Amino acid sequence: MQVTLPDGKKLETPSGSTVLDAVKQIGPGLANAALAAKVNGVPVDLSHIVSEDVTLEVLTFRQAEGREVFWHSSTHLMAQATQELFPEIQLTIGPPIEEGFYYDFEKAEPFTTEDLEKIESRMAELVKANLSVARREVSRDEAIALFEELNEPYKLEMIEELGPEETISLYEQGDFVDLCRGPHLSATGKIKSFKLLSVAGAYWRGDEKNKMLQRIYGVSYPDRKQLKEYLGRIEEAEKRDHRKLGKQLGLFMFHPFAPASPFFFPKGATVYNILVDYVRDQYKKYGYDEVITPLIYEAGLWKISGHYDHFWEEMFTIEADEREYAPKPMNCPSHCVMFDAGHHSYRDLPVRYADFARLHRYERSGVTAGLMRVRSFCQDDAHIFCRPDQIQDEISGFMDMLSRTYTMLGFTDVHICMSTRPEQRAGTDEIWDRAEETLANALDALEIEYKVMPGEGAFYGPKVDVFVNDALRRPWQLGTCQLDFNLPEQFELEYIKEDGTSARPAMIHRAMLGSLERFLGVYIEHCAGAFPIWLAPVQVVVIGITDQQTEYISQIVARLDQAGIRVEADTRNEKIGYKIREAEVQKVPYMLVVGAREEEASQVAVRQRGSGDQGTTELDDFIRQVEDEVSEVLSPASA
RNA sequence: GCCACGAUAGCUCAGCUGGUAGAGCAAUUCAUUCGUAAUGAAUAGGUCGUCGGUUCGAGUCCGACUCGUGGCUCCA
Repeated sequence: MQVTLPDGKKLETPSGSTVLDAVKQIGPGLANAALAAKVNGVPVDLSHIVSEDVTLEVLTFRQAEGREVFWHSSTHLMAQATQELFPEIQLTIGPPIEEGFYYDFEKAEPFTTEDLEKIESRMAELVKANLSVARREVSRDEAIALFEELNEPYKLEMIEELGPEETISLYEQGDFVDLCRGPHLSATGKIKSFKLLSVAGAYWRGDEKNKMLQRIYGVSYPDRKQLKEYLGRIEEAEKRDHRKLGKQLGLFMFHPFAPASPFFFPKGATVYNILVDYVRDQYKKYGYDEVITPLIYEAGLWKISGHYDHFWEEMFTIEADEREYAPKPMNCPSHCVMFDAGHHSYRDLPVRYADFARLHRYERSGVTAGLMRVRSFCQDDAHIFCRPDQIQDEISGFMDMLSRTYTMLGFTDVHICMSTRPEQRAGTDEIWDRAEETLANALDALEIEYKVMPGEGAFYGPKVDVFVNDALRRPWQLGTCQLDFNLPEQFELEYIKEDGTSARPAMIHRAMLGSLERFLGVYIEHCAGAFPIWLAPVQVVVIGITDQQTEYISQIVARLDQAGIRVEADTRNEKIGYKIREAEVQKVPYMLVVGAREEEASQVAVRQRGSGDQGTTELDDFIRQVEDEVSEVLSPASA
């Protein structure tokens, strides 16, 4: 038989030989590294028998699919060890994840740290025993009988959900048997290095109405070195934690009197305001108009907008004058009220209302996280009211602003999702059909790649969300663009058409950075607290060598200040090394070191963050250099 | 909200099986006037998250609460 490899090379193999036999023909090194393979594009075990001419792709730990197999087998190994130690538990699911694996067990008592250690050592024994892993295909009745006998109700539930056309396969290693599609490693001995990381409660099928299961997370690698590398990566990522850096750099704090609501210190507020200034600048270019709106509204508004029916549980509420009020969780109703206050000709559209109002959402305790998910925040929010024929231009205008900005910020790992109608929603299916189709068309026209997330849309409309990862590679939604035909309907918004009749405008909710709080959290982790010069709360610190330079330093500070550079002086009675260290730790982009020599020559010695002494220069030249660096980022020549 | 874990000086943390709290850094004062990532000494600083219980005695054990951290469909 003929086996075709990805590079087009062809092998001749005797009939009845396995995938592994074929891989051995390619080379012993590859045969050793092989974890599984793809035959005609379908992932299979190495023991899979080849009975016709096929294409073959070997999967090792280098391929994502190879790692999946490795981690999937690792979680089986963990399940086997766990079941041996705790025979009373029941198996549910155990998939590989982006980095590692987990398994959910039903168990009355949660696992303890000691339990994890026991499971780890049992796993090590099973690795040493090098049990071979065997696939067995069975009939539905056989599978049901087996898992009934084993008392595995979750497995029975899963078998019942499998379609009649699907092959039911079991994987066995020693006394352990699990329902699994596979493929798997050929033996437990390949899992050389692993670590169980944490235990967590997790609901069956992720639904909190279901029973809570006990989840164990772990990682594993073919060798010890890669595990060490992984643990090192996690440690590095923890150093970038925005909560840690926020404290170290004096940017923000939290207090139990305002749970999950950040307080920004002057340095944090400086960064925050520079971001707002940047967005305002973009608004000038892209034709937005800023408005200022109330924070607290009577319940009547929320009844019209639909928040009362769909969102009330997640809002803070206030009783006053024997009436119900709530601080706003979103700006859209405010803007609808403003749009509705006057007549609009088709000529006036689009109307683009931008608003930096503070928003409040009652996020359930347990879901808040640093700056990433807070109860008090503001967005670079705006609502566009436009004619149906303007929708596509408006969306592409926004996406243009967004992609330029993200490029400027250095976000490279960005992914985009389109979320469609949720179960709980306002508006008719007709309206939703139209909104989803228009949004998809706009994205397709821009040739933007995106993933569809069914059921994840806002209650008033479908949305496109832009995600960026934090230091631990967890994705967070920043930008968003939501098309909405519902709120204009609810608020009965109108504009006058050319022919004098009235029509309903479409509404686009959009935010580029999203919540500024969350954006800052992600961005701090992105730059590890070392803000680029345009955003640094302190751009320059002037450091004196002795107190003889204090007078000269105050002249320097005055000139930098005049040039609009954010500057601080450090004239404390400390050694130069100490003051430099502090400025480096605070991640100030530039230090100007000034001693008797510089004062004599009316110069400054420039030190750059991270790269050390840059030599002496005239102050005016330095000021020009900083100004150039800032404008280079904010208005790149290519734009 | 649910599961697990945590909370000790401004910060980072130590404090074994219950016997009345400790370090480094920061702060303050003094000395030092120094050339590119930590000068030295002295001083001051804590209702051990809050409330309650067990005990002769609680930072330590138990319970409740508050706040925080990780997790709660990347589907056999």
